[in-house]
Amino acid sequence: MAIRPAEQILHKAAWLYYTHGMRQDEVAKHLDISRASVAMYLRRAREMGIVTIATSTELFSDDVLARTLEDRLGFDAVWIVPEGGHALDPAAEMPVVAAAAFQSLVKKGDTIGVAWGRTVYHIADVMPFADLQGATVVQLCGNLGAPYSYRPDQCTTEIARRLNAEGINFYAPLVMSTPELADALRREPVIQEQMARISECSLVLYSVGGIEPDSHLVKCGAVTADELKALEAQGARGVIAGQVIDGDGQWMDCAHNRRCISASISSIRSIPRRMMVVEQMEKFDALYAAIRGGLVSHLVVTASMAKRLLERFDADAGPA
Amino acid sequence: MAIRPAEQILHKAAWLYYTHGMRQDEVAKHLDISRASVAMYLRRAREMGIVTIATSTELFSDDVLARTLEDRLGFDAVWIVPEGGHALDPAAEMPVVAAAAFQSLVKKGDTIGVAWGRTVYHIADVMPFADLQGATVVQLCGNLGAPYSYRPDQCTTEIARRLNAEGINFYAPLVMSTPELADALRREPVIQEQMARISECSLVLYSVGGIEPDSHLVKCGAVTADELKALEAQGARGVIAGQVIDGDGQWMDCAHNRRCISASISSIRSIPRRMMVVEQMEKFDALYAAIRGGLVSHLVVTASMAKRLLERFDADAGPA
DNA sequence: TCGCCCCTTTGACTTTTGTCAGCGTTCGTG
DNA sequence: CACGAACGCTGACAAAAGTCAAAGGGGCGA
Repeated sequence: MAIRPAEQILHKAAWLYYTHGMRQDEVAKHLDISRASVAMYLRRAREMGIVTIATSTELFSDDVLARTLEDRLGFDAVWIVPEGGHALDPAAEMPVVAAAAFQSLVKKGDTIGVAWGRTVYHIADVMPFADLQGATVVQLCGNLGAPYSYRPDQCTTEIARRLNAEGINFYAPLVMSTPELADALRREPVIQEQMARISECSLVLYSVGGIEPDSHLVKCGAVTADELKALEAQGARGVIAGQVIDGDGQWMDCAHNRRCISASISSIRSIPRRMMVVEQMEKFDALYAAIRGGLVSHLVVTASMAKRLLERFDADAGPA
Repeated sequence: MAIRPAEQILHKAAWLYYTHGMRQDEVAKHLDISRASVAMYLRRAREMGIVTIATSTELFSDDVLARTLEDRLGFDAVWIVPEGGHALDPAAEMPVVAAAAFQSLVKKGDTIGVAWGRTVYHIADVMPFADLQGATVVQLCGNLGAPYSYRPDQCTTEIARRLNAEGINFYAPLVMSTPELADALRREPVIQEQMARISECSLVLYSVGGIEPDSHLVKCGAVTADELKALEAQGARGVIAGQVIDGDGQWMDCAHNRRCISASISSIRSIPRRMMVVEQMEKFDALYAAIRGGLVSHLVVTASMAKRLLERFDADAGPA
């Protein structure tokens, strides 16, 4: 756990420069090295998370739409990514906002659950480096056998790496061939341990999957397009950590779910802070189902998605 | 709670510059203002805590002495401020280390107790600005009637200001003229409320006072030098939030303590994280008493103080 | 021991950032 | 309605930081 001697000087340079506000040439003189070396050390210190630069995300959470959503739908916090006007590209901006918002919720010693998907992967990719030694990042669902670009273990590992935290991967396939095999595997001590870790999480970062034929779950080969269609007919509206949920955001007792090795929907629901990030408008129904199911306490969405959520909520609440 | 329009642009500039890594001229073009303005906004954003730059304090906690103290005396974390060599002035460095260490323990929504004294005041003075909206800083002890430079309410207020947190002051004198009056005041709802807030703290930042004749408590007029001498004869070894403690770090049933309006020693003891910062070697006995009394979980001291603590601990533990 | 390779460090150059006096605009006041 | 003060913004200059090719140095295998 001791700092490697090579890193000692990074810490010293960073401390003198950022905390004491010395100039690079003063730091250089102090440490008896050239100023160019100081500049290099400082860059490395930033890259390694020895120095953390965080910007307030108030710009996105302090917005009438965000406040209205919080009040009406009972979220703890909402971040709205603006669209149109001379705003930056919302598709590129959302993972950045999500990463910054996520970091503002995390502290040393936390245990954090992470699911998988394109969205989560994008967030991992822009996650600033931080110094969260003592934190743990836990993978929420089993892995996919087939090589696929957004693997669950990659998301976990990358986020853990960026935070300087410990990453705990889930050493099981996401989908087994039979429910019996899945049951047997769930009883394995290794899997039980993983589930216990998940129940210790104080924060989860995830997205919700849609059930359209070109959805994530189909593309990665976990289910066929036909199977998904059948599930939809049975009431499936979204995908959470590999499992399908119905319109009320409840776990469905279906063939697919019985074969899934993943954090249970109810265990996810009981994690205190549940940050959901949804990029695509196509996932509206899935998101709405997840919200109804109590799976979202912190939300990052586009302005248009936020508006649509509000409209739908009003429509549902109105007649009642 | 909405961002004032004037601050909106600070947030935007900070976001584009620090999170997106744009150059100042790019930010200027984007916001359609001059680059000089961008530079000015960025400075203000840093000063206001919209942007937070934090450096790891591992340099001070990752040290054999620190680790040994943690292991032997059971602290959760120890930071050692180096002395001698080509180190910076330890007297000036300690509050800086303490402030950085403190910030690494704090998160949005925390309730933080703060006591008073020269040390705490120095820490407040170098505390970096941060964006902890939703956090609360609670004053642990009553105020002093006489004007004095390190007033408890000043410490609370200044730390709250720097963190962008809410500051809750303790509207009572520290010492009453009679125990009866103190009792009556303690039963007041306002004071009860304050005590309730203190019991909600998840973190406390304080120092321990010595009982030498020129101690803090005497200088500010709370007790006379003679009274303190008498207390010492009765076993007093240190001062915590205005109250004297004995060599075992326990509250003493003495005239002074019965007249004090302050967080009880036992309520402080049950705060999960208790960060103590001690600058002067003269406070060794007081610190040792506080440690024995379970009042310290996180410690910031000089290398020589750390050595002396270890020696004393070994001496006490050895014969046993 | 020599030579090779790789990583660190440096000096010199370029780019970026900080600063400040002066200008313009706005808002409050007589 | 005119005046003055105050504040914010800008352009130009000075200072600081970033970058890169080349030199230095340490470890390891031959």
